[in-house]
Amino acid sequence: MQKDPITAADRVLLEIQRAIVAGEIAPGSKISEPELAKQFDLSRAPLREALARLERCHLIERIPNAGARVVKLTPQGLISLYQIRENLEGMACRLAAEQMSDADIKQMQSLLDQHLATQRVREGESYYQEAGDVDFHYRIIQASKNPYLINILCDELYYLVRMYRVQMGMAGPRVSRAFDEHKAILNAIANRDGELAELLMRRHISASRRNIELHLQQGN
Amino acid sequence: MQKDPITAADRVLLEIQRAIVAGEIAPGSKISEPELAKQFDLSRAPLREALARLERCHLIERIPNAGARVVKLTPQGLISLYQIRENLEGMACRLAAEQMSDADIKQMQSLLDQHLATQRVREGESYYQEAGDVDFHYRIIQASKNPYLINILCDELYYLVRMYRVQMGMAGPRVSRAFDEHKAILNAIANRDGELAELLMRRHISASRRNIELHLQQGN
DNA sequence: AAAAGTAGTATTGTCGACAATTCATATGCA
DNA sequence: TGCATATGAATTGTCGACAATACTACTTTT
Repeated sequence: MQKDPITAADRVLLEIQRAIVAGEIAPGSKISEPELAKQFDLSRAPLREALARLERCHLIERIPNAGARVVKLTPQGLISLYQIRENLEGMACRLAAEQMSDADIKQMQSLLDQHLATQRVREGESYYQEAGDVDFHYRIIQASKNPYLINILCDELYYLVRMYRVQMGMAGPRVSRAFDEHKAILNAIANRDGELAELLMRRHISASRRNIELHLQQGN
Repeated sequence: MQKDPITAADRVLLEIQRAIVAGEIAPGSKISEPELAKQFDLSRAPLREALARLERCHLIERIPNAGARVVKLTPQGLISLYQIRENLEGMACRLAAEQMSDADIKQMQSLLDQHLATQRVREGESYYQEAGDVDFHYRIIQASKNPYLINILCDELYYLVRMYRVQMGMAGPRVSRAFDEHKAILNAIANRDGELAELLMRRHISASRRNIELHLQQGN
């Protein structure tokens, strides 16, 4: 049983991550190490450690001797991000269909039932669906059992995905459809049909991308 | 025109990277910060920066308050790594077929001719072919124009790939076959057949993986 | 003798200050 | 006026030392 020591750098990392994803720190704005250090009441050493990890999950961009800036969301970047997700999460689905135990699948099905119960009339209530969606994708990825895949998707790309969603206010009629798609994907996995599971996941993410692109054209 | 300032952390990073990939630091061995700092004659601050980046490309594994260890190569890890490569480099190939300019393609063809001339009798001389192979894959990935894809493959996974190759002494009859496969892939790209290019790249990497797995069973 | 506890040592995490570099402003020149 | 240069302020990179945690070896107890 190994402990899980939480260091000062961890705390400030989580806080800044949350703030950037939520858009509380303006995209493109400069990150001042002395200022943040004073704000969180700690030295620059743990802060720099946190910044290194923020760069790792693409929330900031650093230039040697010049400083760090909060990442700027662009339509181009969104497309690049979802291209990767289509491939890797599709792959995760295929692996999950091979790797998941029957017990895991059952647990997952009850998770979806739980989602259905939570979003009561299956309308609006975008936030819960978002959390549920993230949870669903997280579990599929974890079930792939591929450590590099898990690291890339969960540790490096997912914060960006959430940032896009939050700042573009993803909502509307897609939430209930997404739920149905989740159910279809899980069915394919339950039938051990990795090929179909991969295909469905790719379509699911593709649909999600088109939905956000639509918002982009209209809103901004 | 922006300069490219090389910091002390950069230098030590490159040196340790090389040493780990070359196997000069034993896999699984502990990394001592004070020792390395003394060895490279610098403070622990830039060294820790370097360690953070080493963790990023999966060459070391860190545990809070416990220290860092050089990554240990395992057959399982190799499989996981090549699964990802199959998917992502296949994707890179498809994108490259869409994105590369005619000039880039011509330049790439001359690069392959150059490889053919360098490895004179197309036998042995594994190192050159390795360097050429790395170069070929690098260029395809860069041509995809997807920044996240480029980051994942070139900055985070490729050091591990090289580490596996070096420490398992990849060589033998595959070198000339690999060259032919490179040529076929580039042909598909030149014909703007992204689908075929992706398929060929996936097979190319799959064959490479099986080749290494063979070495694993025999040698160790 | 084996296991648990404990003191000592070594390593990592953090701090405050200094050096090197960059950015902003102002100044000089064409 | 416009551009280039130079000066100053601010920021990042680096350093050495201290505090907190983990590892080691020894003692103690059953």
